[in-house]
Amino acid sequence: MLRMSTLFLRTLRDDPADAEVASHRLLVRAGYIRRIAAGVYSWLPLGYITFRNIERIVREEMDAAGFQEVHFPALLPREPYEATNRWNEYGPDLFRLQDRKGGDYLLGPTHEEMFTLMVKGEYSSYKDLPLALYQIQTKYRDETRPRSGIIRGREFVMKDSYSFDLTDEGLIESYNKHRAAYIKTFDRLGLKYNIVKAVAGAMGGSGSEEFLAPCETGEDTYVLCEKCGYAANVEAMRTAVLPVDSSKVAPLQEVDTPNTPTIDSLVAVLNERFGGGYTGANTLKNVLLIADGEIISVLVPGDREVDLKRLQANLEGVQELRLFEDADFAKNPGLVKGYVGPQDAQKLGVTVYADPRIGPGTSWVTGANKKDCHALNVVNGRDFEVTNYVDAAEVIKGDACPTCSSPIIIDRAIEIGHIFQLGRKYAQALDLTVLDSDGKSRVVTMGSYGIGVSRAVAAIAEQTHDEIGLCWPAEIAPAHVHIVATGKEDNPFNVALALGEEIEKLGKTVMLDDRRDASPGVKFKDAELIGNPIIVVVGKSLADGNVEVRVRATGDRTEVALDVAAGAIVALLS
RNA sequence: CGGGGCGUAGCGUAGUGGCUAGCGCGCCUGCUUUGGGAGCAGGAGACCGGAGGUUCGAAUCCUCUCGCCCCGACCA
Repeated sequence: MLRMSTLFLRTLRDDPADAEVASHRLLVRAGYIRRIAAGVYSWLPLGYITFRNIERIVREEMDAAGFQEVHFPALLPREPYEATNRWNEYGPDLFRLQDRKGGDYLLGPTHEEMFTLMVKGEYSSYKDLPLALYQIQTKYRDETRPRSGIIRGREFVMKDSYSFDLTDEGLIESYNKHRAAYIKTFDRLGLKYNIVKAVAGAMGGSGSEEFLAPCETGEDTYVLCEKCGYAANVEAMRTAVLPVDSSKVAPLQEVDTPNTPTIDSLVAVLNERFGGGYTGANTLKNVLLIADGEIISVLVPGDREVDLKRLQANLEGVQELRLFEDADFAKNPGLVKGYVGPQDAQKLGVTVYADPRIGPGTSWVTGANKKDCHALNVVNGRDFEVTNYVDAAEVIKGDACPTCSSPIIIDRAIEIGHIFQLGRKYAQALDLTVLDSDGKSRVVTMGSYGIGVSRAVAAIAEQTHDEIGLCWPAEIAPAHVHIVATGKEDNPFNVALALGEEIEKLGKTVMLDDRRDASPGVKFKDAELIGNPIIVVVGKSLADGNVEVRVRATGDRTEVALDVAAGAIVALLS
């Protein structure tokens, strides 16, 4: 039983000045966590109990799925990360340190290498596969900007697992097993979430989905179709390419359009000149960028911006991407700022990428590659060629769902889990092979799967809190029942203690506010701030042989006879 | 890394050149109080983030530096 008279806890009446988001604010105020450095937090007793509850649920579900737990050091040598080139690739996000002899070490940001090497060290036959291992470990990433308290820290706890299979089909099976285990886990954690198509990103690999917990303070933006259930990270959202019949479009015509370097100014001139009807959506925006040193042009409708994040995520193999600058225009006189069109791209040495909205046969108004001059009726396939289609335009609420064409909604969320079909990248780099039944050596294919355990504390807090405090699901809360004893006589305190013991015998955990010096108001405020699901008040109503039972989430209050209270409270929890 | 903001007691803050750095919460002692962050009285707690400088005099002005928060860039 957690007794508040001795519990190491000090709640704060005021919000901490350095906390903005609700989870951070409340976790600090309620005495769960304290900041140590930017993105680095300590867990106080209440916080650590909550953290361990989440960890326990994650572990139980991993074990139930048949995955085996191992544990690596957080402190790792350089060599394995050198072999996969991540010592370099990870860049400044990697916490690096040296030992007294000058040897390079790192604090593990993720452990693909170590798992791969561990399996390599023990197994060498196809008969040993499939295999899935996991660990729950503190990870370190020197984020450029840690933020939102515990949501994005530089030190955090993650459950990461890895599957090892001989075949691609086996990988898909392992992936689906993890997916199912994740669904069970997040359901038990009481999180609302969407499973969303993701881009594989720097990890490489093919299939990838994110588990996103919707909440305002989330850092990830995703789209959701409420009709058919399609969900995708904005970066991964696909746009359907619709072929258009362009045979009746008039031939390309160049027109003088002085002082129209922007879409708005162009539209105004067009409407003035041709009697209205033009909008930004009729124009073609040519955004010039430098991708790994080469000039590329990205075509989007004039009424949309290029979403650089989305573009980068969908441009395969491009490491460095930046916008064209004035200096670049100066070096390329054929490209006229404000009047660029795709018509002469090949001649000008520009590779043309187009958002799928710029489909074959579509007709546009765009720059004529001459100052103060635009071109009408510029048709894709007739007047210019697109090298590659790439989803690059910003996604806007109401855009058509790629599967059912209904309008999509856009929402923000915290990424709480990510599952990946990694493939053979790491196994290849570290030479993890097994002998197949035909005696030939084959490279193993891997999946990697993560759950942010410490982040889940914040995500649950974000989704469940209200104006007065935290409000945990029963399995997560520091205690199932929070008993408040009030009054100055001994009796309520003795009754509260006995009731607590009775509830514990029935298998539920109890926090008891047995502080003699705190006023009732303080105890009620603290109980509400701390957020255990059931609050029981032992005090005034004891005169009628009752205690008061409150449900934290709804505020419901009922008087219950003391002799049946324990049973009634336990029943409320199931 | 760019932009913005902020460092004064455990927490929240006032104090823009001049007495002993002020207040609220919290903490300690005593008395009273006990169903919604109690009252009275007394008390402890601050090298004003750090270094250097200007000045008769610096929390306050200047320079440098360290740290923190927010937006963006970045990020399995």
